[in-house]
Amino acid sequence: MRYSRLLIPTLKEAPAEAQVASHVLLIRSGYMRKVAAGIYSLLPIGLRVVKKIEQILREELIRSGAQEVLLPMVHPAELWIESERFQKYGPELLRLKDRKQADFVMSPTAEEAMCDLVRRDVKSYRQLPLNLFQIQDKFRDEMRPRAGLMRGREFIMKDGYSFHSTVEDAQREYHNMFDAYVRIFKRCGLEFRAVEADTGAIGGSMSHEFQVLAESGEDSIVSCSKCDYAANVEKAELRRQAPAASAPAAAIEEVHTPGKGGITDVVEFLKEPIDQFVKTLVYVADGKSVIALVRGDRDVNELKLKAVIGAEKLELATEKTVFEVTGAPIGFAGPQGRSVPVFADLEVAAIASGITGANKKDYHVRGFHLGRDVPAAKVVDLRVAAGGDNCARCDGGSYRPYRGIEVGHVFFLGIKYSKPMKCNFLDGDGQEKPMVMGCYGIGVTRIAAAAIEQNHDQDGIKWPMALAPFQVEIVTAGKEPELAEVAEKLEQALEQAGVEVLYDDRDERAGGKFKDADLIGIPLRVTVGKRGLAEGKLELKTRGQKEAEWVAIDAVASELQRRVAQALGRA
RNA sequence: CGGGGCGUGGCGCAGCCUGGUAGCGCGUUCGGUUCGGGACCGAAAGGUCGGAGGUUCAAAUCCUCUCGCCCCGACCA
Repeated sequence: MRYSRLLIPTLKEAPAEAQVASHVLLIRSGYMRKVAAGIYSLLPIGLRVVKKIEQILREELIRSGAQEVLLPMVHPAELWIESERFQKYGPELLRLKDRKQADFVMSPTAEEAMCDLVRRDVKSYRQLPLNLFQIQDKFRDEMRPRAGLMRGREFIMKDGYSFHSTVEDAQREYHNMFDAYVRIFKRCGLEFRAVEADTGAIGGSMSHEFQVLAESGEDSIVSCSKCDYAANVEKAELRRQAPAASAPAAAIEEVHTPGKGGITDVVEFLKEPIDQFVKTLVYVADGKSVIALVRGDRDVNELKLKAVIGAEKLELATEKTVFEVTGAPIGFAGPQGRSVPVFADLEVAAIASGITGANKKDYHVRGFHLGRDVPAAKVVDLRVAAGGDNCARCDGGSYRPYRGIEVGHVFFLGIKYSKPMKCNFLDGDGQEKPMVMGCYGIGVTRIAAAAIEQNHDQDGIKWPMALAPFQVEIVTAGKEPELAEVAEKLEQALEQAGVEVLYDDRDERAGGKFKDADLIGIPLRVTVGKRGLAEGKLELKTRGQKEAEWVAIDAVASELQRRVAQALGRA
């Protein structure tokens, strides 16, 4: 492919709107352009990357027994009303009306549409199992789209759904898909972890996220230093070792802390270690107020709290409710003497002489002791796991913290959707039953962004071979016709050998071509220059490596072919 | 949705506080010199200053409203 014929509008300066590396580079390097917030056009090389990713997904999923279909992007509202998600999904679901004022939605996911497809044509256990996937644009009207392709509103997602006659078979397929995902992300050249995850609004009982490790990731995960347990912090279990409750060390006494509501303010003001503070948070669970206590340096894991209470809905109390419960503004709450249920984290019980709010504006208390001052408190695991915590699954291991970008998610759904959608089949015993389902998603465009987050430097992108829009770039350094001649011959030889090659034939100075080549991030670069040509050699350089090598002209094509194959793991 | 910020040629920005009719760098076009890590010289094209209303002799600049975009937070198959 000739560079001069491609639209690759690179920019010398970073666009003002972009903050994270992948966003900056995708725009600077001419891969995409913004159309509206969270909505982008893919340019030629951007689309090539997406097609590469899609192809890997297709190959691995089909190899695993899944079949590709394509459902509509616009779904009739009836389907979403059937599953009750039309009401429950919230403003993220983009709703539209047609000319007859009938309701439709732009699909953010396709459980309903897929169930609808299957229930019409699949009636017997003999037709199961079935695993159907599609690669399609999705739309989610995010409150805050950000970071380019990482969290767009319109994005490309692979979503797959499997249908089974038994739970066991659905579980088998869950593991089958899990294995396929591992192969997929390995082939994409990504460093990732499969982590246990919360099932969220989609429901179900078993779930893993595939997280690409990157500092800029939105998710926090922990991974055991010793065993293979890894989990999203939303989900991560903690060792059930109740630290011994200590005896009270001091009498409770009020201290004046004018205007120091926030935990960091009080810590700074009182000059005590943060782990001697008790954070008191008021929540409303199914309409009733509760108090949750964690150490000052910890966070409440709301999922754990919800589970302990057995609540359907849980949210932080408003300022008004906090005042009703504590008699003080936010920032001065304490659990002592309150009439609502108190749930305390294990660590809070170990504090002998803590500091917490006095339930009085501008006052805290010292000498707080949970067992003495709030005897009715339930002591449970309530906090978010953090780096350094002991592993819940093995002895001696501890958690290492990572940031992750979620690129894939597998769910065991059970009959959450098949039941309300009446996606039933006739079993061998003559009984009609809802199908047991699994669902499996991969963010296609997000993979591109994640790959860049993991593979870039100051000069630009460093694509893994499998995702690069081209595998080799040829640059001529100079205008002599013999350089172009050699370059053209090499281009032909590589194309014949099945190597994807970009030939920069532009009438530009060598420096400019090199800069663009680094920016675009093609893994292998060949420079045709008169210095080397005089000796019958070409300069071969790997993106990201400092020194170049000189290879005899005749050997270059086969050498490149070999390296590409090697990088793709097919050597 | 709460908080903060920004909208000025294609891109990055200055000008705004203290109103006087728009400027810089990059890019683009033309001519010339250059030619292996974003060259130089000379010419040129290109802007309803996000939009609407208001104040004023006069508005990019002041006021009101509105739209868009970015960041932090809350939220999230």
